Amino acid sequence: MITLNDVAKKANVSKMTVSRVINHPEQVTDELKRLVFSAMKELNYRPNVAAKALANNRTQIIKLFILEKMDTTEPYYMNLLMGIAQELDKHHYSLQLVTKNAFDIGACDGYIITGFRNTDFEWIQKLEAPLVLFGENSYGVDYVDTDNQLGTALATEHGIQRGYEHLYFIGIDIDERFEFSREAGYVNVMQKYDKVPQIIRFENRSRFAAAYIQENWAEFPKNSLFICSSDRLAIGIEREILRQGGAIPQDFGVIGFDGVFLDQIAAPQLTTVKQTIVEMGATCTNMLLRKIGQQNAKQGFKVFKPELVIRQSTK
Amino acid sequence: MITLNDVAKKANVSKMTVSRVINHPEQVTDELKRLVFSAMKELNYRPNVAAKALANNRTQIIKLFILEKMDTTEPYYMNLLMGIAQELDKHHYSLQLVTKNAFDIGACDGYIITGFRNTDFEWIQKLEAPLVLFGENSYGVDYVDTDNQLGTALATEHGIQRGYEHLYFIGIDIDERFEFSREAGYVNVMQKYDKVPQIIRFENRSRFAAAYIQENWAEFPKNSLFICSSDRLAIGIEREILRQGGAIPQDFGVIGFDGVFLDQIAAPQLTTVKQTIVEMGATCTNMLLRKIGQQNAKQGFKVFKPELVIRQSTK
DNA sequence: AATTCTCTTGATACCGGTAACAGAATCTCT
DNA sequence: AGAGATTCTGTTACCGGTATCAAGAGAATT
Repeated sequence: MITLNDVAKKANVSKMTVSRVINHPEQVTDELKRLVFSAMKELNYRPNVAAKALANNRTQIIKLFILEKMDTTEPYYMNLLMGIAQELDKHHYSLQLVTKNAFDIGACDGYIITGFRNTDFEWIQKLEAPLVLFGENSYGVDYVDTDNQLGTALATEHGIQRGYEHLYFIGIDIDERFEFSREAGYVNVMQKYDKVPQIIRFENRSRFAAAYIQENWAEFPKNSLFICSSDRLAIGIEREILRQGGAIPQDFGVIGFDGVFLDQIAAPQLTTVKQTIVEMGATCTNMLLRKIGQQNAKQGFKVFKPELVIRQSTK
Repeated sequence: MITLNDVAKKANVSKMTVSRVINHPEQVTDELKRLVFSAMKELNYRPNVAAKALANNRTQIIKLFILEKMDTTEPYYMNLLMGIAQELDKHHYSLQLVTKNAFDIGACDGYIITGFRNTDFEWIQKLEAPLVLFGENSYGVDYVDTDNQLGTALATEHGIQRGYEHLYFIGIDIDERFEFSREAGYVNVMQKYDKVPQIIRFENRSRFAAAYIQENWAEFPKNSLFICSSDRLAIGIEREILRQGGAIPQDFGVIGFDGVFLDQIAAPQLTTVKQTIVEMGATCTNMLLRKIGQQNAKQGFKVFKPELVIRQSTK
């Protein structure tokens, strides 16, 4: 293994100089920097993460908490994870995944928490390392999120522009902010056009949404649009409309939310509010690393604008 | 932060003794062990992973390579990851996720590799740390896998027992061992009953499978069963049969493979060959950690028996 | 020209563990 | 009882980095 010392000898400097070239390059003359860099390249030097961690009183570990009651196998999380993991790798950090099952709590340099709910606030405050939430919150904790309200507003506007007359909102029956925001986006646009909002909520399972359509099929006039709070619900709606013989998208439209994986499984392919989750995961990671570098300084929030991807489930 | 030294003082011993209590308890008298343990508990001692790693010339990092050309957002991988991550946490290891995008290659103590193909063998051999494959291989590399052949054999047997006369295999058009094994399981059972195997292959997308059914609908007699190499394909088959007005499960049966997430999305719910991926991930991790502890000694392989979960897509 | 200041580099100690060796205490055996 | 073997515990050095302080060179100030 190549160490700082090896590089230092090769470049005829002290290892302290090499360390400086890496961490405080502005303190070293260009001449030496060049020497050191070429020595590093020649020897293919890789810093020893453990040594660095020890010296800095760090761990180089970030923990990701997935607190949701929801299904952790949702493709959503995998995308988030990819975004986070890739960014961590770049900065020589590694990852520990924590779910409600295993709550060991070894040390770490920071936390990313997703699925945060109000009741979690108390114990989260006790965490000693910097943390960033993935998902909005009203406690002033730094976060990254999608503009949920904008997402459903886009969807609703689009539905109205395309001439759907009856717009229903199919929500997730869960007490979380993202859901309120999505409903609000829908409600606002409905009111703007003097329409009466109609919201129905289910557990996030395609079957429940499908069952609802089946039971109430007679009540849905033609030219209805179902704006859903997840692609998973949208899939159920779509499936049952087809089974009842409804024509998608002419007589009935469906719009999903997420755009991660299920939108591709659906047929006809779903018009959906797409979140760039991988990118958001990366941003979240960067925010956290910056926060670590700045003694836990406040970072504020970053909200991503979702995009309405128009496919075959709306006219 | 509580260190070994703090514990040592509290227990009136040297820190070496504390270290031994943790790593070589057989070398310490019971008397002292008790003292040290109670001191550790009282101070809530947590070992410093970085220091341990540095002293042992380790990293406490395991890398997970996902090499598949296939969609990394498949829920499949998330389950694998959960299994691996939970087990790593228990042993104070952390994780780095490596995909073909980011190939940084910092040091680590071991590798878990999934999506291995024959062409990968060469560079995999050059890896210096112990490795375990997730998925069978013929190079003698340690691995964990599902008994793929058994899985499709179970499915095929079940189909025949339930009286389906025409059994088709819908495979994934990919040059990997798991696919050959799945096809072999089907073929063997077909031959056992003097039936002629019929295999069609597609890229692993529900749409392609659906399109195939649509185009050839006239050719499928009633009482046909479609045994699929993935739930994703099965969903496409199911969807199109329904659209054509076929009766599931009376006239047409569908069996999927994986049992991770999509089987729940399908309607009617899929009969599927279920793999216990979380558990397999945990096993894989343990195999790797044991291998690391035993100077890279050969561990052989562990094959998990899949289970046929019977639901509503077969009679 | 002497003093002070700035800039750059090096020597040292330390982060929190562990292996290897050394020393003390106990046990065995003649 | 004394020599040697056996247990058990402590001392020391080291893993590969980084912060801190000290020292030397050169520039700026008086």
